[in-house]
Amino acid sequence: MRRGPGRRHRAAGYNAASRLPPFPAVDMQEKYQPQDIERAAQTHWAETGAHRAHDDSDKPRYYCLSMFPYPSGKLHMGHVRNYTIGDVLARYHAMRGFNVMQPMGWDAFGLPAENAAIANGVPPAQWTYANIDHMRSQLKALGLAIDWDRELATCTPGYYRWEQWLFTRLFEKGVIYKKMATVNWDPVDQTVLANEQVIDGRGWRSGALVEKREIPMYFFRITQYADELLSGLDTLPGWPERVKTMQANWIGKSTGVRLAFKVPASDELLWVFTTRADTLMGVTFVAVAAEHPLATRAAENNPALAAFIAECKQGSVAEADMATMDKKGMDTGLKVLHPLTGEAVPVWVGNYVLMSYGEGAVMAVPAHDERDFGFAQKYGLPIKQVIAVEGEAFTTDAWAEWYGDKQRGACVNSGKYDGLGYEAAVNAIATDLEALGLGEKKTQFRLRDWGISRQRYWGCPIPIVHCDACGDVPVPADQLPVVLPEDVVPDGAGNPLNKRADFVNCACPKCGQPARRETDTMDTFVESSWYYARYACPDAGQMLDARANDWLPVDQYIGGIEHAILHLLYARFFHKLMRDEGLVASDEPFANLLTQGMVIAETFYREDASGKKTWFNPADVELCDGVHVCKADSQPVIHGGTEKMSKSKNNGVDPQALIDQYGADTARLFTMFAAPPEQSLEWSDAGVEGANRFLRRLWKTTYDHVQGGPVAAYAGGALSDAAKALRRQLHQTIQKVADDIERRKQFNTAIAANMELMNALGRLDGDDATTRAVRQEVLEGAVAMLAPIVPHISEALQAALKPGVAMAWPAVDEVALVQDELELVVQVNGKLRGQLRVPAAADKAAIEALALASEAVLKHTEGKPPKKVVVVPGRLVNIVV
RNA sequence: GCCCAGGUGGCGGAAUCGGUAGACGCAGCGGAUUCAAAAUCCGCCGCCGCAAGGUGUGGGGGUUCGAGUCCCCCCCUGGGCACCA
Repeated sequence: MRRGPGRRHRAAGYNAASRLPPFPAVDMQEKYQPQDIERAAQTHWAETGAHRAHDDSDKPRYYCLSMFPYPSGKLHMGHVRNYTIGDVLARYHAMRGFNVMQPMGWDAFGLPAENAAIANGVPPAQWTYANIDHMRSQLKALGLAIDWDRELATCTPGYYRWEQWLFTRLFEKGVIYKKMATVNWDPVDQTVLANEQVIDGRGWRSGALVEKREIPMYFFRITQYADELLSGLDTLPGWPERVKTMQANWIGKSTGVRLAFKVPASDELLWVFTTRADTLMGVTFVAVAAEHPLATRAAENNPALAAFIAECKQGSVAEADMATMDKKGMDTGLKVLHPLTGEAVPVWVGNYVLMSYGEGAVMAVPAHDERDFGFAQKYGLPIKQVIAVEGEAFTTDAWAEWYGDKQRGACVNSGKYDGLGYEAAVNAIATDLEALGLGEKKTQFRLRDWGISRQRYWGCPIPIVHCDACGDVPVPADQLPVVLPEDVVPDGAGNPLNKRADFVNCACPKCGQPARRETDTMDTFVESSWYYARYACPDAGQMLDARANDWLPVDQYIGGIEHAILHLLYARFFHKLMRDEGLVASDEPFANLLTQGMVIAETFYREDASGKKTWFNPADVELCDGVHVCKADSQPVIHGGTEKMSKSKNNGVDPQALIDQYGADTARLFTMFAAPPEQSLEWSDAGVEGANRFLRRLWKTTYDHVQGGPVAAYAGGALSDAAKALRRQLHQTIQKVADDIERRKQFNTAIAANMELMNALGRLDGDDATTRAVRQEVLEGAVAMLAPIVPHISEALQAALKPGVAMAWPAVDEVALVQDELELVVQVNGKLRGQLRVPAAADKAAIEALALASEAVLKHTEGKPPKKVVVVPGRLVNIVV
């Protein structure tokens, strides 16, 4: 675990008394009544400030952060899962003596508020604040150990003013710049659409065919940090490998060659980037994006080409759409000259070539690139083999895997480069190109700069003023924040801020002349890129103060795997921006990351004539004679697959009914028991009964025990074999549960181990003092081990078992763990044939002898001598005959 | 299309470093208790087989004394793909 300088101890092994004040002792009722217990416990925590994080404390710190929610209206099971995972870790560390900070806030800007406004005519601000109030009360009902004093909402000027302040600093520094970018344009609604709002190439409300349109936008120069974002992944051992892999692939560092084709009868050069310069002699055409200047020029007196280019500009800008559409192209009639051979090469326009990636042009080598191969086949373009692999035959009829294999091949049909392998060929060709001034080796990233301008109302205003004389002028710090008016109701036709004269009209901060305020707002990923730091100092009169460094980096960050790339990459990038501004001292924001698997649920919809879909909540759908129908009107609905719970697909399952019926502890226990955190979970409430049953049994067992009068936990003395075995199980369980929570982050097995422990306790008979002392020890241990998961009932049970004593994590008694005998498995030829009890101290030879003499072995070897005997200490013996 | 995960009984899942597959729980079945039911308690519960035993972790192949776990190929499901958050 990475630590700031000298401020913290290692998490493992640190075991001090809990900071939680004891719950007042009350008369224990026979029946488990979660509502009363939970209300009392939550009141007690609030009154004693039990979950407050202390900025000045000698204890080691533990900053436990769950990704803050978008206030969509009500909690769904994905939230419950996410926040319970964080709460288990927070409470566990509090029990182990850490000064824990677990804050909560609201990712409050975003598209759904505007959609709700369009649907209901309610201003996004009003809708958002009402949702926050409701969801806050739901979170409180879950009994999370949150320090509510640090709560923040990103849509408040007190928060976003600092984002605007940093924006102006970065703009002046050149980290933020302006350029043209492509967006989805709805020609009917006259508005920019999010990718989510484009369905099958049409606008979600108008049904109009979407067009690509170029507009000016502000960009963060994230590519300047590409190398550091990549190498920084190696400094994050506490991150899941899969997330690091995804980020590395996203950044996509590749080394290749940037090279140019000459445009005849001009000084112009057509640049391309390729990682396969070794195949340069196999180029049979060049493909450029529809927006490429060369294409534009060729279309000037070529109506067919102009029409094709117009067609390319239809459809969404989403990469998934670009990559799955039919590959189409058209000859421009232009030729460019091959940099090495001088041969004329035709230039095509391809709808799959992206202007925003690389040079907006690619060299095509159909023989050795699968996409080019398909394209050449379709349009009858030549395919020229320039790589050969021994023993493999090349044919232009069908693509074969090896055509694109750069490891095995060598150049052919490539003149002086024949016989060279991949690396040698790339080097030789790059050297020759360099000598001609037509190319050089280059490192390229797949990562593109981060465009943050949004043509939307409900977001953080971009603090720029447009002045005819002075250009784009950042708003000076003393004029911040640029406050977003909150009494606006968007209507779906463009950004309503454009119509607000009181917002738009202003004076230029530089020359004082009338000027126009920028009406674009920022991508909401900007707010979520630094909130984790603001929690440390939510009341600071600046963006961040020294407290941010005391708490950062976050010790444990928890959130859905769907954020593996975008949010987590942007937050890492923003942290480095803040570091370079002197606001934070660390390089990375999150030391340890737990990526929660999605809670998924079925989706159901109906489609109207225009193709518009209406989504139905699974709770309102039932299965009738094998057909899914809406309960309200008994008419069929279409099953849309199983997807992550979301507002847009209306498949969120509200936990409220669960909490009302069984209490928060049952909801928490059930959610943690259903599956390990990292695994995706298809929602079903089958089994809730079982979780509740376990809590009732735990309650009843404790009740029966305390009725016998107070007794101290076992501290020594002679024990029956049964009591000794139970104590061994208790202390094994303590070890296991600590490991499950701390290292494995797998709570379902921690719960199962406690269930087994309680089952074993139920089998221990006797009412003598020693037996009761062991029972007390086991109950104290189980209650403490379960406390992070089911905190309310644990508080009440602890108060009954040990009145007036604060809960602490139980210590492992090493002596109780010692075993005299072990049971081994006996296999013959790898098949299980019996068990064998051996002294714990027996060596391999002794075990082998015992095994060979055992009945099971004699029976299954049929007297044949063993060829080989494998002894795995503590595990098994395998006899091979 | 590309990148990343996952697939184990009727169901959720366990098996942590290649070593007893199915812990724990749900559902189901049988029994106790009850006038009856709920609740509770006890027992059974992968598949085939009377049994001995065989077989079994999405499908196919491989490595190994031994594979759910490692390697190769394929299928299916989920997440992401830069304006959902």
